Amino acid sequence: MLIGEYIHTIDEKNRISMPSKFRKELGKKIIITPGLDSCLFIFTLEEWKKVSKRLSDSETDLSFLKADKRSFNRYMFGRAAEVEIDRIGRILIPDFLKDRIGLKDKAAIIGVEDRVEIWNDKEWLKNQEIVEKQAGELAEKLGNEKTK
Amino acid sequence: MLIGEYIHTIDEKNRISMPSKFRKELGKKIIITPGLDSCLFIFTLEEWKKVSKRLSDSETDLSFLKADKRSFNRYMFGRAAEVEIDRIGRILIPDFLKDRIGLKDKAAIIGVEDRVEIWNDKEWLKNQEIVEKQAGELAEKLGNEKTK
DNA sequence: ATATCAAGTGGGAAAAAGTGGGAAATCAAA
DNA sequence: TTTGATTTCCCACTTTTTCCCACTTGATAT
Repeated sequence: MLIGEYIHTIDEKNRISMPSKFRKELGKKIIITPGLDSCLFIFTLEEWKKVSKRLSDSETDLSFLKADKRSFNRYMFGRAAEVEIDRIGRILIPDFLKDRIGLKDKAAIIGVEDRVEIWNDKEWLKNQEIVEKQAGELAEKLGNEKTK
Repeated sequence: MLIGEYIHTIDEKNRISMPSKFRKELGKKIIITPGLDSCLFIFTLEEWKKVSKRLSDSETDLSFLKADKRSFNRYMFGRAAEVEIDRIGRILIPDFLKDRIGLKDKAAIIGVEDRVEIWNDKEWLKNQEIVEKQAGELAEKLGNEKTK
């Protein structure tokens, strides 16, 4: 399971090292895509298969209109990249994804169960401060949804 | 069952020893996460499995499509860490969790039935004073006799 | 009182992780 | 084909983490 928060450097060559604790689970190749909430998503190849299958499966009801779904899929598929993890655990972030979330020289790398997220470090802090305040309510809200 | 209150030191390397009475029950590895009040939760791996299962959305496997869920999962998974208990019973507290509740050089370690909580020692005292005052009323409400 | 043991604390040395940068290889344009 | 730029591969430095050992304290037993 991918968990935890790491702040790593992006060097002049657009390289960033994956936390060593993630490497085994991530494998040799990963899929990096634009994510939701101004971050990037990284999936293992296996996880990506599952995700892409669910997204393209016409029977799955994601409460989308078809046109919305097409748009969304363009977003997720069209800008996804397969990236190799090098011998010492670094990946190369494609420029178009880097620019998309305004990555500069520091990034927050977050394990979220079965995916990894990449955030602009400052955005991550801001976001967490907000969530921190809401955590109690969120917990209750999610707890309630379970029962209905 | 994990019970009792201990005040232990956090050294310059962010290490803190688990009370020896907790060690057997905690096992070799634990999960440490932000708690819901201003404390940290420590779960055994078994407990954590239960908790994380409850958080996962079994219906779609695409929990990242819901904003609330993304937020909460980032909070629970993104700021969790699997930590090993060393040969002499100490754990390492990740910086991002230490900072979150303003831990300095002393922490209160509290056994709460099936989890352990870590508090800033002063916060813990404050909290205790408040609870102390309410204890009588609470006991009546619950129809229970409680000893502190 | 003294010895003994367990629990908690502190710190040095080795190992691992993260970072930076040069050289070789690849590609593109002239 | 040559030149220049970009990418890939590899090595080396620095920092952090891990591992191990030893000291201190307080409780217990002789």
